[in-house]
Amino acid sequence: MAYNFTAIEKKWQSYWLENKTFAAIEPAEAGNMPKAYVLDMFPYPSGAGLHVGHPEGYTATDIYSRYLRMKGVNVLHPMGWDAFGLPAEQFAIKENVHPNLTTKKNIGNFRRQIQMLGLSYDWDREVDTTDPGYYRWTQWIFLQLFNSYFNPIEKKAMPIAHLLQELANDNFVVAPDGSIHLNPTTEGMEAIAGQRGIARLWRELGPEEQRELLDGQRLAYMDEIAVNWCPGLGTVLSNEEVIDGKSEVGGFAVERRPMRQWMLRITSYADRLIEDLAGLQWPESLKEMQRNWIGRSVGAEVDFDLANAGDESEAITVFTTRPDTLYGATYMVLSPEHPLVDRITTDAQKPSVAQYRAQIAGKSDRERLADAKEKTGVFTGAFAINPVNDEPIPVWIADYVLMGYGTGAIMAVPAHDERDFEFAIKFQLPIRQVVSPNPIVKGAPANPLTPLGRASAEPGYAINSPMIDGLPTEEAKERITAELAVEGVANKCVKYKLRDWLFSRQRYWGEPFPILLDDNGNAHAIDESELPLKLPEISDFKPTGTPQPPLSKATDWLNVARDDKTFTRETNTMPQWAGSCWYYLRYIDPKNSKRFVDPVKERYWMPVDLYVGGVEHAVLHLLYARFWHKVLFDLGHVSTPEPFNKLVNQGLILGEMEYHTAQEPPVKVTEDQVERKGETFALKSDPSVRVKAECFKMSKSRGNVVNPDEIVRDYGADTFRLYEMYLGPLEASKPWNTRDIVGMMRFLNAVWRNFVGDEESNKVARVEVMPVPEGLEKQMHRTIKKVAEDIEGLRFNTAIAELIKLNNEVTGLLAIPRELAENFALMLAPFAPHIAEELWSHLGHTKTLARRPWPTFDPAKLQASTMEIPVQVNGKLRGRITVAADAAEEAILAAAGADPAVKQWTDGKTVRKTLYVPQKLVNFVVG
RNA sequence: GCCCCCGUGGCGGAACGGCAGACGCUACGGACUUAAAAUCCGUUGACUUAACGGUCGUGCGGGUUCGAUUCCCGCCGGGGGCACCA
Repeated sequence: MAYNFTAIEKKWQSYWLENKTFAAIEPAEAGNMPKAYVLDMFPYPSGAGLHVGHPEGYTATDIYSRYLRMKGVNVLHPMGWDAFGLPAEQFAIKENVHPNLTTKKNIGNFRRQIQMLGLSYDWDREVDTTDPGYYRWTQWIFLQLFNSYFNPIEKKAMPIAHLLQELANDNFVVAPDGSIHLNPTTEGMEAIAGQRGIARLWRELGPEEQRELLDGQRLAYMDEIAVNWCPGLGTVLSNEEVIDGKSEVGGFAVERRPMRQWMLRITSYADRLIEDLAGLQWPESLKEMQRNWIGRSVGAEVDFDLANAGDESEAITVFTTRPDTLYGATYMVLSPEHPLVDRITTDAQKPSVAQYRAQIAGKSDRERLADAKEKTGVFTGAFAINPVNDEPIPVWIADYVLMGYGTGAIMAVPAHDERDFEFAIKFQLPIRQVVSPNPIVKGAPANPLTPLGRASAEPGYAINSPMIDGLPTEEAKERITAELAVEGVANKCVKYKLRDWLFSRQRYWGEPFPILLDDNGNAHAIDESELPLKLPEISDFKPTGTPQPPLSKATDWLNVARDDKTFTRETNTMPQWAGSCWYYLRYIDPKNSKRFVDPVKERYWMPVDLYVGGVEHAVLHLLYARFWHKVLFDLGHVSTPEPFNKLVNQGLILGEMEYHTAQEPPVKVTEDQVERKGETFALKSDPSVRVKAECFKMSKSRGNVVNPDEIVRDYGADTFRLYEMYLGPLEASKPWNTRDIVGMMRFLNAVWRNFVGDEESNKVARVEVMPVPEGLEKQMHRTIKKVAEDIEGLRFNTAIAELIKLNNEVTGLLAIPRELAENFALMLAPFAPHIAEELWSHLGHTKTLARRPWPTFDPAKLQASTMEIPVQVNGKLRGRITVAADAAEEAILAAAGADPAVKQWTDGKTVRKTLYVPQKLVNFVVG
């Protein structure tokens, strides 16, 4: 071992901690230093410890942060723990230890592992989402949500008190569906009428209606909805946590059941969450995932009156993105859960409808999707009137229509919708083509009806549609919607796939809601001064096996008397995402006991300039956090509409490449038993046996997990950091290969020998004050330029290659110019900080290099006195010439033409064209 | 099915439309060593040639260009996301 990395790394890690080397400078003291907020996605401190995937992102942001500090930037680079959550609770139940204890222990282990990597965090800013001093503010933000509503005119969150005032002043009116609207003056009340009645003023409502209206407008509200209930885990789960009808954790059965749960009104922000993506420097694919998740579609709601309704005219409202195909609607489908089903089903159809609904009821959404191969459904016996041609069409129910999207009812256009087509074929319903791919010529006969063929869902030109014949799809949509709107049977509208966020869990290990429930189950916020509402220390935190959360067993915590009334505390807890929705704000001011973040500090540091983390949070954490941030922004608590300006997803580090034979059953073989045979691999011993090479995700069950502790013990943190960064581009997924680590180990050993010496042979490197020789000087300036550019572009693999190259050039020199040695140590520092600090101190410096200025390069020095120019003939390389760096174009062309290797290819031919790309190449086109 | 990304040596990967394979690993040869490890030096895309050299080569087929790994069109293969969303 040429250098003792264990001792060196320990020494500098202690130095950095003791001297608080990486403390961010508070805004008041920062003067006019530029700032950078460089953030990692904080980990969930699991019992398994750090995975090699964690250090990849952490090292990347660390290199970037260390570089920026050397460029004179005030850097905020913090780390913390997302420590509430199911795994800690599961473990606690299994081992019968309190989750508080296991969490503390796991955090300790994670902190140790992260510190052993020499990451330059400001440890005075560490946050822990399970600390009451932290979750006090998570609860406070929840209260902001609870005490706010979404103002539909301003399109932003505002205090609920403001709504009350607007209502009291008659500025808003209330539609029958409970939505609020700008007062259109008394005559216009009909315009915002719904199916039952017209809009009303606040004072026309009774006290209970008033309370319901207010509670129904809050951004955090309670609602009775069908949820994924998992008896085995004793909690509801989000759709993402359920796979094939079973819980992702533990594989317990999950059932649908209606429960009253806390919801957050994220759907109000759907438009802004889409619009504001445009200004963010995020991967395009990730923006696309968020857009898909929100799923905005523009279309129209159209009312279909029921035939034979006779007395009360009742209508079925459908949502469609293709109102231009109304003439092709030959039947309708309601979701089996649609409230109208009971009322419209004829007596004759009641048994089959009831049977079908029973069959559907037990299935989760996911099961319904899984069974989607074959269309199912039953006829209700009812008919509706197509408003464009007054044709009666049959009304069916089918599970391919979901109650949760649109209006839970569709008009079926089998000619132009694949699902409707399949359904129509199965139940022999008519199919009518109403869109043609080609414009129709005036006077030409109309296209015949298609018998049983499906046309296309693609836009085209309307046919068989008197109101809009010949119009291209976009125009046809506009026209028909406008015409029907005049008759009051259609209106343009926008729908989203995004659902409101189910925000409560029946778990112990989460933030308690700062909410009291009265005898009627209505929610009342506790006062801010009572925060934090601490999680009670109970000994029995196991799930109850019923929807009763474990906290309901905390009897002396549960009941509260206020103003002569008794209340019960909300016993659900918040989901794991709550704490991670705002942690980046707490880092800015982690010890503030008066506010969640000081506004002056917030304005200085926000937004986050670089956020690095895994793509698995694309539509969960990153969407939730943006939502909370926008609410806080609307309420004036933060200064930016978006939290994370630039975001990068680090790629997955896969397990080592595995080879196995292509036969059944596959037999594992090692790399050296294999050789390439044409396009594929084969066994060396038996070339007829084909071999497949694959890499897999690291997993315990596959046994290919790499433990960072062992790598650091065997090779050192600097080598580990270099290795992970050298693996390939940050964003790419790439396989781990322990064999390759020695390359980085050799590099650092060579650096040590070159700049310090070889302790075993008592050779001391001679670092002398002397001019840098010309060739070396050019490489040095090149390296300074390239490494800086590469760090700024997060291309660490090529930056390291350039450092290796410079070190290779130094190898074998009898004496090393001091200027080069110092520059090298500074440039190496972001990547391999421990050895760099050690080199720096060997060069006679007594303090850390963490804030020494980054070396500057001289563009003039990038040029040596001569340069080599490749010469092509007809685009093929035929020779090279060496010319003076300042040679004129004519001289270069003359030299190129005279080069013997080139002459061979041009002699006897006419040079038709001569191209010279300055400093780059010469190309003669001959013919 | 729809959307996005990617195909370069034995491996990981480099290359503003301008010398394909930087840099690292592996393998091979050599030096040092009693020996091994470590270290150092050299070779390492394929075919061809005694050699100088030549030909081919960035998944496949075409196009644009003096010149294409890079830009365009069409396939094939791999990965990821969404998926009865009306």
